[in-house]
Amino acid sequence: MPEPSPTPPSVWRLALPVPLPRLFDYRPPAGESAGPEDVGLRVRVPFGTRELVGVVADVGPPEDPAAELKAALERLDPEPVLQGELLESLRWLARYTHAPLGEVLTTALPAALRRGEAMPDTHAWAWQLTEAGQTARERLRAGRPRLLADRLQPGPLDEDRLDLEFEDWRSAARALVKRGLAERVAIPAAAHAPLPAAGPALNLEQQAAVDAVLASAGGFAGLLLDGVTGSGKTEVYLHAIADCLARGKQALVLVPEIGLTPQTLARFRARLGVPVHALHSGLSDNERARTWAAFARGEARVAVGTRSAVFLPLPDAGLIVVDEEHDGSFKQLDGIRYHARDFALVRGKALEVPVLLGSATPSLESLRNAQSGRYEHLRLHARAGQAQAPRVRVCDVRKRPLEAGLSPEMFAAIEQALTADGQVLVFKNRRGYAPVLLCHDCGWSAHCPRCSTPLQGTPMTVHAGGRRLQCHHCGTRRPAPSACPDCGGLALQAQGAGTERIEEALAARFPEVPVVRIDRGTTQRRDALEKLLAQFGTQRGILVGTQMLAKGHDLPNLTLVAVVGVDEGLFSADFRAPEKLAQLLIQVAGRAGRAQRAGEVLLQTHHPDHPLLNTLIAGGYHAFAGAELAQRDAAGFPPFAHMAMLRAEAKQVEACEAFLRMARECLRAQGAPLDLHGPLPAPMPRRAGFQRMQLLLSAADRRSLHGALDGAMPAIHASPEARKVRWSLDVDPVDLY
DNA sequence: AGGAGAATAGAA
DNA sequence: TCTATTCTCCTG
Repeated sequence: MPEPSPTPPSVWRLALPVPLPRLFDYRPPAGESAGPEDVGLRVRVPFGTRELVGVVADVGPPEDPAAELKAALERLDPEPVLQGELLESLRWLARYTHAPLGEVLTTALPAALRRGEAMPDTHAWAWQLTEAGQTARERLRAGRPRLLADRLQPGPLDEDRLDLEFEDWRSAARALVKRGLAERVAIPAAAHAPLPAAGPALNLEQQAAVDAVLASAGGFAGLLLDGVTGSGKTEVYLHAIADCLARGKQALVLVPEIGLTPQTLARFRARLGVPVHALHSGLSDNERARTWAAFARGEARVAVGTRSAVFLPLPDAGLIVVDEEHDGSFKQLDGIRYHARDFALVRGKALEVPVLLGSATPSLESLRNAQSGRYEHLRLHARAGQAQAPRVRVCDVRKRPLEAGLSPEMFAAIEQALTADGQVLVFKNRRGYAPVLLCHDCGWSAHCPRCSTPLQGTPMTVHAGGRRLQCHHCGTRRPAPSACPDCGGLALQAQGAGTERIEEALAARFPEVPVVRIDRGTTQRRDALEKLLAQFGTQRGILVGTQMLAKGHDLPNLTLVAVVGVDEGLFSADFRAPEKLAQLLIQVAGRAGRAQRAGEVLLQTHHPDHPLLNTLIAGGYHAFAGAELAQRDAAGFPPFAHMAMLRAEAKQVEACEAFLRMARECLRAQGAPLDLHGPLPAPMPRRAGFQRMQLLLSAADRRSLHGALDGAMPAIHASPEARKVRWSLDVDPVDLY
């Protein structure tokens, strides 16, 4: 009778930041033992020839009892950094995206913690007068430093309080510090008692929406706050958050990348009366880690952040808000391809808190969920104040002479608006000077040498007033030729019209008013947009811009929105293009007539009878959405089907094709009812010297899709074909390329 | 992924 | 023949 083998001591099963779909077993460092309380702990380990920081995903007997395990080098945390709901939700995310847990956890942790740095201190900062400052204060001459010194005289003030009470106090503080009169001191991050300021009274619909959120407090609920531009969605958020704070709970607000403006933050701060933590790409690694730690410790109460803020730990969660929930920037397009809105709902469910999704143009996915009763549908119909919905007019430009892409009717409407002392927004759905450089003699046009194939050319766009060519796909830049490379002719012309060309033409035509162009080129730096808009003010003038002008920013004197380039969005291979165009048109139209002046929207198109435009204009966004949902249903597209995209890129197409064919067979072998499209060349088949192909998977129900992926992924990961390509899987792709 | 050792192709 | 670059394998 064999002796019962002694149970081997428990080991750490680590999630490591490597693209391998497995965990790695390690012994704890000498003298330590592994216990279940270690799950979520960061540890430093030797891995091959290098060192990595991993997270304990599991503790238990080694997978292979015979294997000689390496010992971890160092335990990095006294307490696990990932625990409870967040860790469980991240496990779910790894399963859902079919990504290795190690990569998911790495994505979720702030960079400083990912590198193995200690959890930072989270004390708050306050300012106080030094002893010298106490005595010298009365002798200071009148001025801002004196005002600040007076304000600090009764005792130290924390920085958030100063932000609220003393505009631009930092420069005054610097002046005091220079003379040794004031100093910055660390104070414990006490739970600030909220000091909410009163806001405007809510109308009936807003109140009903707030009541619905409050009624769900304490349990999960999905709520779609569907309110036209200017209907006061933010007020609903603020009331719901204030209630959440009053109950001693934390609130998380997710906003799209361009939605996180200083004004938004200031409004939240002033109204809620507690520190509001902003999380966006402009923060340093240390600031990010500090905010993360402050939430993990339950010290911080309110966060407003972009996509990655969805990974904040929320031990005392009370509410999650997703503003502009339809916005594409919530979807991460590389690495772990998660959707922050969808993950917010998963977390809300796990945390048992309501999730409030707000939009004037809800995604068709969310509308469908509202219709099916999965979400509570809260509507706000009324525009705040006396603001009226703008009139929308379609302008047929077929056979009309165009100048910089603008028709005579457009110029006339602009002139009329300016004459009436209004402001005009000319909105173009594209950036750059002009799509292509064309030879008027022989027809040659400039194409990107890196991205083009003999069959499909990628035009380079003209920039810098015609002096430079740039490829928008790979970023290649080159000087524009002065003569045609083919025929030597000098008749090179910029074709089509981007915002620069439009700006030029408008400036020439209306020299007496300011013409301000706003696009990525003119707003590279942070808050450049704010500055430009502030300069523009309320005087009559013309704004020319792209996407970034579509939302936010009140322009009370804006009376005309002229939209150019509608046609580019009207016909597209991507089934989501109509939805995106409709959302964009509604958002941009929402810019007009936010104040008492009636606004007008002019859509210039070669397709004045297009059903999308007609439904949208006659019935508004919801009529469009109804029609579009019916089409999606008929065509078997999301939200009536579930998709995943497997993409591959390599120097040789053959490698891509071999990989995707292998993957297709693996998936097919799972026997699930699955539509497999491809391998097909990606819509942009060459990019920066790489060949790209894709395989689209689609299933009527989610379970078939995930079942097939679960079964096939190990083989796909392990296949020899996979090592010859760079590949990625995107579950619920937003763009089909 | 990323690092190391093996295999292979170009320059002397 | 020797070195530069690509290929293949492995990570506990």
